Amino acid sequence: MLEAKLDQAIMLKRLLDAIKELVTDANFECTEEGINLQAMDNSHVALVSVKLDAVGFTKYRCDRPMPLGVNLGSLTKVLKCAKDDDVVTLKAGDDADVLNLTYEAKNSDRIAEYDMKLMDIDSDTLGIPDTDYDARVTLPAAEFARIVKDLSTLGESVRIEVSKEGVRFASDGEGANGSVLLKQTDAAREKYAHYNDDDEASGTKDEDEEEEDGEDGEGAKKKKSKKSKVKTEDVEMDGEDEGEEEFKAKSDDEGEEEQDEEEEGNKKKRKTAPTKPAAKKSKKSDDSESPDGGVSIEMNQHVTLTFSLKYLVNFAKSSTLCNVVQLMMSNDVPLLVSYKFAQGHIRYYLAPKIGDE
Amino acid sequence: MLEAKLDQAIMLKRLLDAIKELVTDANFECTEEGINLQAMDNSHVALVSVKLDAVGFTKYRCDRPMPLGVNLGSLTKVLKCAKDDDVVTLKAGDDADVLNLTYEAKNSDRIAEYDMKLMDIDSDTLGIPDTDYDARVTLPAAEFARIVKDLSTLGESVRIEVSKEGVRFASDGEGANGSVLLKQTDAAREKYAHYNDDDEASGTKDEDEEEEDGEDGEGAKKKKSKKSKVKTEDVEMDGEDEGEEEFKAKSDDEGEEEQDEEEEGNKKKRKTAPTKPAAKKSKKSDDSESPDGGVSIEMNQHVTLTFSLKYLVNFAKSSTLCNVVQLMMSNDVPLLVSYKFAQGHIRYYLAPKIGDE
DNA sequence: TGTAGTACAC
DNA sequence: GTGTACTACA
Repeated sequence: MLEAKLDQAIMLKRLLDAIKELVTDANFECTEEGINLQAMDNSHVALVSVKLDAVGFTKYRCDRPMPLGVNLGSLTKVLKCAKDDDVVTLKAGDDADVLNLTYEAKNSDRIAEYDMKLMDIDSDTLGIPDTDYDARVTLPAAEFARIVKDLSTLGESVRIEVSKEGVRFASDGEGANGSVLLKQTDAAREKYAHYNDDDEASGTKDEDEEEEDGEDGEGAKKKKSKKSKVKTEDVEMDGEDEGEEEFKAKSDDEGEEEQDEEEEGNKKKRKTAPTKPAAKKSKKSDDSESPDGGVSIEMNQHVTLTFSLKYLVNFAKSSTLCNVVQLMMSNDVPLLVSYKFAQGHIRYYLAPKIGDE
Repeated sequence: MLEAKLDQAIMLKRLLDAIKELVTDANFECTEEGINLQAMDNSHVALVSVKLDAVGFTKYRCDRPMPLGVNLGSLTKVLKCAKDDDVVTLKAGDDADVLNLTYEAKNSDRIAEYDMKLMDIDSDTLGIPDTDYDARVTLPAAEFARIVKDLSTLGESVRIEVSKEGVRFASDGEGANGSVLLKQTDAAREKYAHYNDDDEASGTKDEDEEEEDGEDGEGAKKKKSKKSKVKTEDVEMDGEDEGEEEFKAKSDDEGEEEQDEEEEGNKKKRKTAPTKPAAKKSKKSDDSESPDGGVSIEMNQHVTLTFSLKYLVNFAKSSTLCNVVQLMMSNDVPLLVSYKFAQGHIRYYLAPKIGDE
């Protein structure tokens, strides 16, 4: 039996707007810890991973793990019937074939109830192992959205170059070439210094700061690159990056997220107390104090990757969920685009284009 | 080498919005004095003429005359990538085949750079000789836009009648006929009394004022019509007004604008000092002090002309550039619709419909 | 916010 | 095949 109560329906609405064009059907994997969703996009090029923490709900109860196979179109329709600030309760009985949604007005003089049919979805849960990234760029979500949208009018793909000074997005098109350089700002570095402290997979903040303050060149960077990477989940890549079926299915049905918590020993160290309560606090404050923040860059190595703009534009729809986005990159590894919000996070993975495809 | 810096990207954006539907490709003729653009609309019925004064730029340098063949669609795309208050710098090397546009955020932590491919465009620069118009109507641009948009829902064309009392726009359509009369107001007459003082082609203000104050009838007007017309550039008309190829190409590649400055002796006199500095000042003040102005009419002769509404609606897009528009008319001569703004002006010419075509 | 394209239903 | 409705883009 699942029962999850959420204070603001708009959060769910935005979440669905953010993924429904990418994915049509997906399993909401409900466990004691919360709700996870993971799915390849329809053309199997990108991967979406959503996590809603149990603690993010006003009330959360899930007796035993249950996957809820949801058609996202249907859910979107049903959610449209909720007012933005309605209190939403999701309910599903064990082995039920419907998800029950209850919308309660704040003054509770209106109660709407919907039963949405569930479906069986093959859940070849995809493996998203931890990854240490060579570069992490933290920037205003609106800025990112604007840039990829702008460049998508010129060309098909964008080359993202991360260096000390900043991050450059460049696209070559028929009629024009475009390039946007975002310079790192000290204000942004400070603001986002502890942005990832509460992550299961946090970056190596202290080391990064040292590195970037010192003026070591590319050579020095490369030496370090193996020992102080920016860590997060990563995806397994196929050998060939042909733009289709980039991710491998994995038989393991759980632990994609939580296993990270245990993998502390891999090439990185935590900066501060990684306990959940403290972390939540710091995240909250970061989220709210980002009015027009600049760009912050943590990196071990110069990274240059090329991606399909179409997908990035789609990812940027999550700007409604959070006004900060993080891009994690390593050469020849899928880009991770991550948005955090009060209840959890949404992450997109996109394999880079190789050569001039 | 061209280098032109503009403080607000939005000005260029609006300018392109104002002409891109009319013209697909055009030469930006860059000279020491500024940038001029002149082009027939795609169906060769209307003519657009844009002037950007060198002094209107924050920084302007153009070593030698160079025509930049621009696809306005591409330029529009590229300009869309600029934020409204970005500082824009246009650069083009001698014989370069690209125009470089740099957008700098006011706080300059974002720098975007675009290279737009240029093209060779046959620049049969069109002859726009001076013309003395029989009537000049000055009115709020929004008013004009509203009227032509309203009437365009009823019929194809509009009959514009200028008389002492005011200007009438009338359209006959299938289901309904419409007619809008704007009466001249004294306040507007005063307000726009010096609106054209800085033009290379200014009107004959003193005489006009006298005429309209006196109550001479049509007969008296006609006698005067040859000696005190409202002067501006005009276009050479083809003999036949068949709605196609209304304007004649001219081999002369320059002097369409500046030659006017020298033609002081032709049937008109200037009211006040026509020197540039003074002129700029008076224009600026006029531009700013037009909050909801009325209609001002200067005329020597009753004028009635019929035009295609489709084009006028298009011209009215320039309302974003200036909130005052001037209509210059003489019987059987193309209408001139003129918008002035801080950096220069945009003028549209449209041949009248003859008979009931 | 308005429009244009697409998808579905009749 | 046409109409309407919804969705995505400008």
